[in-house]
Parts: sequence; C-alpha cells; structure tokens
Amino acid sequence: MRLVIARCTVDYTGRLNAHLALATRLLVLKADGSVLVHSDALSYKPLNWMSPPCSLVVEEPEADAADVGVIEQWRVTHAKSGDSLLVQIYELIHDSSHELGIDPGLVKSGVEADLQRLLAEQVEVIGEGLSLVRREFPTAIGPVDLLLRNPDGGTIAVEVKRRGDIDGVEQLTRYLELLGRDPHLAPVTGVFAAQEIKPQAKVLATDRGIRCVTLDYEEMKGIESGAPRLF
Amino acid sequence: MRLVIARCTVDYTGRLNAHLALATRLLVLKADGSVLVHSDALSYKPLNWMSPPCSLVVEEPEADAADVGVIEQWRVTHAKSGDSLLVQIYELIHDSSHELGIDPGLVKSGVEADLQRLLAEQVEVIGEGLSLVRREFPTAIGPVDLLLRNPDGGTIAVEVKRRGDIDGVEQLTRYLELLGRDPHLAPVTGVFAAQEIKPQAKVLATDRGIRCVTLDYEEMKGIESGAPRLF
DNA sequence: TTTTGGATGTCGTAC
DNA sequence: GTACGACGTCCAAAA
Repeated sequence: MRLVIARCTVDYTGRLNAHLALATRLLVLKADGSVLVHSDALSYKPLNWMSPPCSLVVEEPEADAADVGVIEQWRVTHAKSGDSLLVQIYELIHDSSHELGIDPGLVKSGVEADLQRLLAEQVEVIGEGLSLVRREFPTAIGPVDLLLRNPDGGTIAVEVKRRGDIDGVEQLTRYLELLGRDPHLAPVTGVFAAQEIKPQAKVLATDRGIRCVTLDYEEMKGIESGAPRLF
Repeated sequence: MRLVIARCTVDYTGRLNAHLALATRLLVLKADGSVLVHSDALSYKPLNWMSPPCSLVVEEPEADAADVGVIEQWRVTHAKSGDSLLVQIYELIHDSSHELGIDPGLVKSGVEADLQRLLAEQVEVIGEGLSLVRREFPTAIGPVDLLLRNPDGGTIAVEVKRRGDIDGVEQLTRYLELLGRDPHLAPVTGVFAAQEIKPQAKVLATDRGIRCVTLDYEEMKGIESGAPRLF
C-alpha cells in the first residue's frame, strides 16, 4: 500500500463525470491496483476512487498542464468498464509504501441472517402456539423468510428485516398475494418483523392487515446462548 | 489527518458486532474525529470505521491485553448512538500527521436529474405526439417525474431512473393508483424510463400494464447539445 | 457469468 | 431533527 499526500486535481469519467479542484488530499494506492482519494472530512466514502480490476499508468503531463504546475500525472483505468480517473499532482507532500499482507477479514454478527435464524428458533416471539414450516420458503418471486403454521388454521408469512422500511412491506405484500392463491396454505396472513420499523412502513403494513413485530436482537441472543432460567 | 500503519485488532460494537483479527492495516484519523480502518484490498469501503461526530480516547491497555502484546489502545465512540470501536495496537509501523485544509468538494454531471431534464425536452422518445404537462408534478405522496398529455386523451405518468429496479415500478404504481382517481387526468397510464431496466422490474411493470422505455443518455445528450442533423 | 438483495450502507434534501 | 430517494451505490451469495 502506497500513501501519498499531495496537492492535486482529480477527474473521473465513467458512469458520470466528476471533478475535484486543486487541494491537498490523501491518495491511497492499494496492492490490487485500486485507488482512493480522501479529504480530511467525510469519513467512509472517498471523494473519488477506482475499484479493481484497474491499472495505473504514470503519464507525462501535457505541455499546458506542466505550464500551470502539474509535476506528475496518473491515469487509472478500469479494466472492464473503461471508467477512468485522472490525477494531476502539483506538489508531493508525503509518499510512503508499506507491506500489509492479506487481511484475515471481518467477522460479523447481528445481521439479517442472524435475526432470521434466531427468530426461526423462537417463533413464540411472533405468537403463541405457532410452528415453523420452514425458513426461506421458496416461491416464484423469491423466498419467504419464514413460513409458520397457525394451529387454528392458515399460514403466516414472516418477512424479517434489520430495519423495516416501506420496501419490505411491499415485498411481503407480493408474497402474501401469491401464497394466498395456494389452497394448501390459505388463508395466509403476514407478519413484518424487524429491529426497527419506520413509521410509514408501520402505517402501510397495518393498512394492509400485516402485523408488525419489533425484535430485540440482544434479548433473542440471550435466550439462545443462555441456559434456560430457573423458574 | 493522521496516518498510522499498525499491526492491530479492531472490534466494533453498535448496530452489530464485528471483529478484525490481528493483522497489519492502515488507520486514518481525520480532522473531524472520524476513523477509517483499511486493508490492502477492497477499495472504497473501509473494513471498519466510525463516522463523525465521534471522539477518540487513548486508553491504558488492560493487564491481560498488555500481556499478549497490546502497546496502545484506542476507543472511538460515536457521540449520539454510543456505537464504539476498539483498536488494539500491537506494533506501530508508521505514524505521520498532515494538514490538508478544507476540500472544495466534488462537482458532478450526468445523474438522474440530467436524465429527467433531457427527457422533458425530448418527450418524443416516449412516444409520438405527446406533450409535456410538467416535470415534478406534485401529488400527495410525492412528485411524479414527468406528466405527459396524450392527444388521444388521457395522461401518461413517467418515472425516470438511472437504473430501473423493482422499487421504481412500485413507486410508479402508487402514483398511477392515486392519479387515476383524478377525473381531470384519467385514464392515466404509466411509463417506466431508465438507462437500464432489470428483468424482474420489466416483468412486474408489464404485468401491471406499465410500458418500459430504455434511455440512451449519450444519444439524448447528443441531440441536446449538437446541431440538428441535416437530413 | 449475470442477477439479486443486504448494508454499521452513506449522503443529500425536503419537510 | 426525521423521512425518503439516489448513489459512479458497494458487495457477496446464488442462480
């Protein structure tokens, strides 16, 4: 990994055109050829970048560029899309290279898949007496997260999200429409389960007769890992 | 901006939990207090990060951490959400600070707003004889991108997207439902216009009687900027 | 290889 | 401040 601090301009041409006026920025050149341009604010997202696979070529600045002070010029081109990034350097302030090796990678827990797995093991969170038919129940328009059997008759389709948005309600609505046509399953009702449900999503769901359930990941995690309580 | 290359572990606790095992990484500390953790691959997205507003505190490593080789420990805490990042440093390989100043920011062109503007000027792309009623036609649930008048009677609502996804079809469906109730506009038909339309979106749109139109940005740009061709 | 859907999405903007 | 849609979304798993 090469780290460069430089006064530079950057131009991107590809899915859109973007220009960065002359200023001092951090340029990160990664081992896979990718390039990041960062300013001293706005975490996370680079101002400009090029994703691998791409190649960096050091070009000779054009005469008029050199006249206005460009001392070095990089062209980074994406191998497939042809998108390219032109970095024109006016002043090199820092330049160092470092051997990092391969990263063992990030280990996560608490994402949608975890929620779904926990909820499948704890269907009582949805309601009394329900039983799991299966996770990822397949339909023509995609898998339903959880399908439950109601002992009083009928089926419950559960859509699990980390954050419950209007899109999730739409998705569940499509599933309900389709599943409701199946005489083996009908009547099918819907449950929208998420750690956090947006007000508009709640309104839309309620309007469509879909019940909303707010999930507590930490609590569900506790029930899973902890020994059953003694009372 | 402070740049640190270090052998470290990183743990994030917040919306989820995430752990990075011991390895050499780039740590970027920005002027606004935010922190980025990057490996030597996977451009764009940091392995781990903390967004502003947040504060960094250098803690004394616990005895057992010090025993396994932790020489320095940072805790970065988000001011509002309480999310936190724990960086345990085992070896400092590089450490430098740089004054970057404020970035003038990115200038873009060629996004959805351009597509919509161009299409408003070239409604013949949608169909013969149509005329523009207005852009951003207001409704109770948000503005319709383009509203067109059909000389044969009725109205056409156009949803413009750069990439046509199933969400866009849902959005347009909601508009059509609402607009169709207005006797001044009815009958209202829909057109889904995008540079690229996903197969599932096309299927859903067609199923709902919505016509799909694929837009060619470069061609539309050419018609706008170029002189009319001489034949 | 293309497609699909999640994401600690992030980021801007209208309300 | 909240809600909502765009994003050069990025990214990984599935088909």
